[in-house]
Amino acid sequence: MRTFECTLPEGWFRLSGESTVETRGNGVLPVVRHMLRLDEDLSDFYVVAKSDPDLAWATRGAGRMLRSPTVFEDVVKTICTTNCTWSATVRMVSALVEHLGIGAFPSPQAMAEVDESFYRDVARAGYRGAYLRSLALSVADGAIDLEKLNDPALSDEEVAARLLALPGVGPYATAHVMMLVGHYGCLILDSWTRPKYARLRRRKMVPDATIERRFRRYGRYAGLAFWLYLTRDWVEEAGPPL
DNA sequence: CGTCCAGGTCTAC
DNA sequence: GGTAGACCTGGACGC
Repeated sequence: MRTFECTLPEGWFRLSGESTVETRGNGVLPVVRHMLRLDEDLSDFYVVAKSDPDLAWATRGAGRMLRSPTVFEDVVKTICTTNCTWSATVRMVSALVEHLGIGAFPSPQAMAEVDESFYRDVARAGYRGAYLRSLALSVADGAIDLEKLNDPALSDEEVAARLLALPGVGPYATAHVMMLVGHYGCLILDSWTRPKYARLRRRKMVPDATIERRFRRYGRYAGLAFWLYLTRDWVEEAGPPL
């Protein structure tokens, strides 16, 4: 029987390969609920999407960004997407899980306990190693509490500032993680989203300002609208094939 | 085999 | 405050 384990803000849970569940604390359901964002109220977004032919399909219930059990995990994974191919991201994250996790994503403590050589020689994270280790150390010793970023009371500016202050987290990573912690105002503009948007519009390229203008009507959901526009073809029945 | 660059970020002007 | 250059890695190219 394989066991999957993951540290959580509320405690911990354990899932077996046979789907039997052992829990302590609040149990596994709140975690799944959290990951699937089941409590999110997107009705304000749907009001605008309903009148947008390109996004009306989303009002069926799309828009719940899947997140990791912890913000820490999402930040680490996001750093591992920067300036490299997706296969490299998978390689780095897999190494963290395989060598530092117990069949699951490692805790900040586990990531803080290994030295630079692990990140360099095993995870092959390159210059990101210093960022990851520094982040893990700060979270492990309590200097940084990333889980507080899920607090809906925080303003966009506050969340953005805290993320930008993290090692290895710049504008792209900030916009990405903000989406995952429920702040949908910023568009994720990067080397994947820009060309993809241009392709969907059947243009060679589209200036950022033009993209921003197109989703301006969505206000605090502009980033979510942009993301759904780009990933429509990920939802089989919804979109026209490219 | 060398160059480029991928879901960028940081530092130094 | 805006902008080049450097930066690990490794897969995809051109020669």
